[in-house]
Amino acid sequence: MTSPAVSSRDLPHPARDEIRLEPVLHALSDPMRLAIVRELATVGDELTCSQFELPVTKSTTTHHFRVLREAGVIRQIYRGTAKMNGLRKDDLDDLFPGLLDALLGAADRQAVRLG
Amino acid sequence: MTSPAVSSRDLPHPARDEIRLEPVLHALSDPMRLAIVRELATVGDELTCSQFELPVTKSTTTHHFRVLREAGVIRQIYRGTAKMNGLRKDDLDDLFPGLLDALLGAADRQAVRLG
DNA sequence: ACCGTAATACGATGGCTATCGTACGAGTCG
DNA sequence: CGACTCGTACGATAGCCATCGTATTACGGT
Repeated sequence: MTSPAVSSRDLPHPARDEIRLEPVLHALSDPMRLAIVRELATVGDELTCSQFELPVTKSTTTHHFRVLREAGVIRQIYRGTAKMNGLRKDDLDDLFPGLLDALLGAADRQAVRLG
Repeated sequence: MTSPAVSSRDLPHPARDEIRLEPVLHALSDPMRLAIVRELATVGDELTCSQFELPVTKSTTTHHFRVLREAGVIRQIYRGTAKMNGLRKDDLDDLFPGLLDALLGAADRQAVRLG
């Protein structure tokens, strides 16, 4: 199941111990979603969906954020009027120590390598 | 039919600098293929396809090995009569330092956690 | 040469998924 | 209220993919 809904506009997230490695890897295997996660990691803070410049429509963007959320990679919270997206770094680091950093490092390295 | 075979039986592998992170993650996001890679890592040596006990048919096994090979995760070589499968740990470590170990560690940790 | 084993190729199929367009709901600001 | 923005929901579509069964090829032993 998912975390309890406090507000009427809460979105379903997997609890920490419900996060599985395979869905996480699948979520990150899409270039668009990997770009989102990299952006979140470099900013180190929460961002709204519209702050990302992705070459896809809003519908597709929503889809990608949902995949990331359901895999447990990001957290989506309504903070006042805006919907903020943040990396679940604490949970991921607890479950899979060093994995997120290794993945981000690998992505950075590849970005440099490919120019 | 593909390009002319130098030997009668050699398989196409991506060169080291052709390996991309996304296909690697996609390859490892399948439970069957992750199990294969984990087995290869624990054995630390090359294995034939038939040495794996997977709950799928031979056709499907061949498919999974091909996905892993084309992503650059494993190397498949005909050594005499047997077809040996080995992890491309050297190439992966060079391209993405620490990633493979982090992934294997995460998989181990999840296996322990789920019993 | 013949047989058995190992692995691939090919074709089929059902399911997943990335993408889009349009329509809708929630919230802000005039 | 009305208009505008942001994000979601739904339906559709095309492509990919995990799986299977069967036929076929490659090689070693008898």
